Amino acid sequence: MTQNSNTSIVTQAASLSPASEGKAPRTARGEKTLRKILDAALGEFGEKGFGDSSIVGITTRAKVALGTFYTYFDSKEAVFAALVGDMSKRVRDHVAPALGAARDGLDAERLALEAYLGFVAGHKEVYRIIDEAEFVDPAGFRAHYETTASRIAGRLAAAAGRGEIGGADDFATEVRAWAIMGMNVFLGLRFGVWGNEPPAAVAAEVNRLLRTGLEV
Amino acid sequence: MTQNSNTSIVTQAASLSPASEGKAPRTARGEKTLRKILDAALGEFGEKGFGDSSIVGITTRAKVALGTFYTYFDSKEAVFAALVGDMSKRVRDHVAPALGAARDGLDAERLALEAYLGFVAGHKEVYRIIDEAEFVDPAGFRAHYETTASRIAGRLAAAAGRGEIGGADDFATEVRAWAIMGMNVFLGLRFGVWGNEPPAAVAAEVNRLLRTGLEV
DNA sequence: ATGAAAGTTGAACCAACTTTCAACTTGTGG
DNA sequence: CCACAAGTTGAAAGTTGGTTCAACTTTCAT
Repeated sequence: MTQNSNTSIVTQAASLSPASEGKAPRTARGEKTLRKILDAALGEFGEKGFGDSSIVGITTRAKVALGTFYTYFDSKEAVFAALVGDMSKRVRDHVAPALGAARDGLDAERLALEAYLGFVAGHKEVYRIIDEAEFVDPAGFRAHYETTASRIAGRLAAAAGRGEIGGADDFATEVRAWAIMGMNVFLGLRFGVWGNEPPAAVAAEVNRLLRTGLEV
Repeated sequence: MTQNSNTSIVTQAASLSPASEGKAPRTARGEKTLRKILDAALGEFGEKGFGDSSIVGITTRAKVALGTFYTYFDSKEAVFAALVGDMSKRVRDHVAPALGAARDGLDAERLALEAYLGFVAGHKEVYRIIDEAEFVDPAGFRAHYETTASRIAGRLAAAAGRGEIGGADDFATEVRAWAIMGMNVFLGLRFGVWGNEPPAAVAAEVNRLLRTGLEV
């Protein structure tokens, strides 16, 4: 409702410090308050989900007055959107460094899944935020997954270029990327959020599937 | 809130006509009204999502009075839960028959994905209902995916028994099943809901991956 | 035909939130 | 040290939408 899908470049730049349009803090004090609100919002949304969360709930957790919220955000969905962008970035920032140790393209996928599973185990709120974004912030939701799929597709293309995996046209590569991403997300839910099986064991099993398939 | 995860057999039986506990219609007239409400609710939730949907919205679509809603359901989340069960069943009922033509275990997975993609293309509301169930009806959400994963695991075990695919212990089988399910769900979102690529092409590509993997 | 059970109606009630705003406090540059 | 911008406050207004209920209508078994 209070969303703005236009204003591309400006919004993009402003979202580096995640607050609503023209509401960025201008002093150190403001910066600190914004962080408190953002952290509180993550806690609130993570525990109750978007629907059962309230702005009073957020400001109470943040120990600031109700009105202060509106100094930094236009609405409930605006904080949520800011959080989606933030979590999306955090996941990437946690997975990316792990890829350095990869022996080859498929090993990178194993390490990516392993790192991802470790991350969600320690941050179960990711699912509450990113999954719920499908309804609260569709644009952010889509951006997150399209970005992620592109990264995977890029890695697959590189591996194909090195002759490690079978080549594929753009369509096949995109199918493979979305398949891998879907696997990862669901395995994260099952073995990271609901269960706590060792990431390495899950990732190893998946990697066998990815390398040689199931056929005998 | 008004959920009942106990009362197993009774609830199970009652949910054949999906209405809240002790609110099943007793005449043909009531049956018809319940159907109208259910259909209207699917339309409303499918278009607006749970949060932006209202009971007035549902009853208006159904062309019944506001109060009539409460003859059949205890609350907004109760209709939603009923819808989750219904959609879950519809998906299974659409996919199951397609498996009959399978030449082997992995061919069954290909046909399952193909049928699933076809279904979601024609019923894009499935994602709005089942995905949002993660927040509105967590028990229903979990039940849906655990049931689906079990079915896939069962097929894999059977295929392994016939020596078509490599054997695996329970853990590996569950990992494989959740991996396949996750792939399917995300491919459905990307190529069934957001795009409309031919199901057969997507399913064929995935099947190559499943059979022989990506390694050259 | 009739009366009791089932179903229908919508105005009214109410709880819960979001959002606004004018007064007040804090911090800082000149 | 002071003036002004930035930030904070919370009461109150305003809105929305879920839920209740007592009166009314329809159905159908006897």
